[in-house]
Amino acid sequence: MRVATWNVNSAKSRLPRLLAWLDQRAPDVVCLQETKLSDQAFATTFDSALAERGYQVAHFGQGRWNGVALLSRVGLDDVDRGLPDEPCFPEPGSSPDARAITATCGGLRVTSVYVPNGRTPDDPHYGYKLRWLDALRAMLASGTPGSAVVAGDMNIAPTDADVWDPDLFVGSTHVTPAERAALGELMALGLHDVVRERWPGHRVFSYWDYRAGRFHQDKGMRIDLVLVGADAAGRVQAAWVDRAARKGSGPSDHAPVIVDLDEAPDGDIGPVVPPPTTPAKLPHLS
DNA sequence: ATGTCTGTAGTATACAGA
Repeated sequence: MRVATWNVNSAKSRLPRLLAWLDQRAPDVVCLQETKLSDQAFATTFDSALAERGYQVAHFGQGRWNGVALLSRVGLDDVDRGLPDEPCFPEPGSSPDARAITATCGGLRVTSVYVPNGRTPDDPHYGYKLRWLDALRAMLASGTPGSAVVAGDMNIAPTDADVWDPDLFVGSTHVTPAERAALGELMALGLHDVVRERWPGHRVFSYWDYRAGRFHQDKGMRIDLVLVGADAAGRVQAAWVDRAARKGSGPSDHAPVIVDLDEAPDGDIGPVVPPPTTPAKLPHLS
């Protein structure tokens, strides 16, 4: 089963690339972020094209900003939009952003997340980001973290190895100790950062600013993560960033992250087997 | 270091967010 996540930076403007990518990579479950469409506009634009490709769809949008979706051809059940007790920005008086959608797909509880950016550490949005991450942690803790898959734009670089120039980012959002601690609280539920586990010590980025030729120079950040609980962690066969999807004309500023899982035994996830320490055949990066 | 892209408002070009 192939699981993928992609911050498309507007599903409407990414329409041709998104459909071509689905045909090329054939993911079974897709987490999308920053669709920037209302539910109705997403349905109008995508429902028939996705149905033709065998996908069930759940979208949670608000129009201009944010917007997340799940596509699945291995079942899409028990959809939850948003988080319990989700914080809002700005408080008071606003309603929750469209930043999380959860469903059961192929026996896993999959959440597509678009974590708040935070802007700068002294901006009120930064506190909102930390509260939002805590609400995500609380939702996962109240469920069954072993079956969880959390995939999306975390807007956090887990370590300095996940930033092209750590010195330049000191004091900036995405790398502060409080953000990394909040990510650590998620991981403490038993989640695995499967791309980093597959590529320890490698230069692996998922986001490159449009400006200043950053992609061409591979000056990026790894902020799009696939975090999986124990059930899926023992089934990981490949985990990589689809850097090719960032190339050419009209790309998103994020690349997809793709994770391949062995099939679960019939009706039973089975005993958890730790991932092999020697990578098997893996796609070539760069 | 802030060079780009996106959507919106509104009709040309500005603004905000990332």
